Amino acid sequence: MTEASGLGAVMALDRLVHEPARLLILAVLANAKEVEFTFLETVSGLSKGNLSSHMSKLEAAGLIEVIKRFRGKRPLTELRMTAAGRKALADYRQRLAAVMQELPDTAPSAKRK
Amino acid sequence: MTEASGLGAVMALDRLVHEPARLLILAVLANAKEVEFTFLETVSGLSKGNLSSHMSKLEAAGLIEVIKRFRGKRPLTELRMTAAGRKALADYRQRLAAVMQELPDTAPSAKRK
DNA sequence: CGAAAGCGGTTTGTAATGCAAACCTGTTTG
DNA sequence: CAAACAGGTTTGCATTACAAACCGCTTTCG
Repeated sequence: MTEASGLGAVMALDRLVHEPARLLILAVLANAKEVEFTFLETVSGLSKGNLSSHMSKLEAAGLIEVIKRFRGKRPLTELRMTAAGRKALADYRQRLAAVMQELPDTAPSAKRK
Repeated sequence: MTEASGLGAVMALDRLVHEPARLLILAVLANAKEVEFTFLETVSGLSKGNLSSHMSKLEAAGLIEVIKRFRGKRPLTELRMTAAGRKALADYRQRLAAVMQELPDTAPSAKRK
C-alpha cells in the first residue's frame, strides 16, 4: 500500500482531476463518447475561456483528446476521453470512495432537518 | 432542489472544504474531539506553515475553533470543530456522494489488474 | 554563565492556479 | 459594406497553496 490507510488517501487525490470544473468535464466525457465544446460550455456553465484552459490542461496531461474539424464552414472542437483519462478518473473515484469512508456518517438516525 | 440533478452538484462543492489539506484536517477533527497542532502536523505531513494557514482559513470561516493555551511553559494550540464545521462537512459529504453516482462504475466485472 | 539547539508556531515570498474580459478569425445578416 | 455572431484562444488579474525564513521562548550543552 502507498500510505497508511484512510487519512493518507485524502492527500493522494489527483489534483488535476480533483478540480471541480475538470471533474465535471471528465464526468460528462465518461458518459458520452464525444462532446462538443459549445455543449460543454452550456451544460457546465463555465465561461469559454475557463473551459478552454481546463481543456488544455487535461489534454496536456493526456486525459482527453481534442479534435478540431469544420462543420460546414464553422470551426468545431470536440473532446473525447483517452484510455489514460478513463484510468485517471477510475483511480480518482476509488480514492474518493476511500475518503468518504473516513468522513463521519452524516445521518445517525433521526432529525429530519 | 438547488440545481438540476447530478452534474450541477459538482460545481456546488464547497471549495473551502474541497481542498485536500483542509478536508484532511476536518476529517481528523470530525473523529476526535480535539487535536493538537503538532499531532496534526505529523499525521498530515503538512509543513507547519501550510498547516497554519489552512487553519486560519477554516477558523475565519467559522468551521473550526482554535484554542491557545500553555502546557507547562510551552505554547500549545488545539483545534476543535464547530457546529458550523460539522454541518459544512456533512453537506460536503452529501454532495460528494451525489457526485460519485455520476461517475461511471469502475469495475465492470473481471480483470483483476 | 552564555551560546546553541529545540519547541511551537506565524509571517513572508513566490510560483501556480482558476477565472473572465478582451481579443481573434472567419461567417452570416442587415 | 458594416455590424453582429460563432467558436474559441490569449491575456491580465486576483487568489491560492506551499515552504522558507523568521520569532519568542525554553532547554541543553560547553
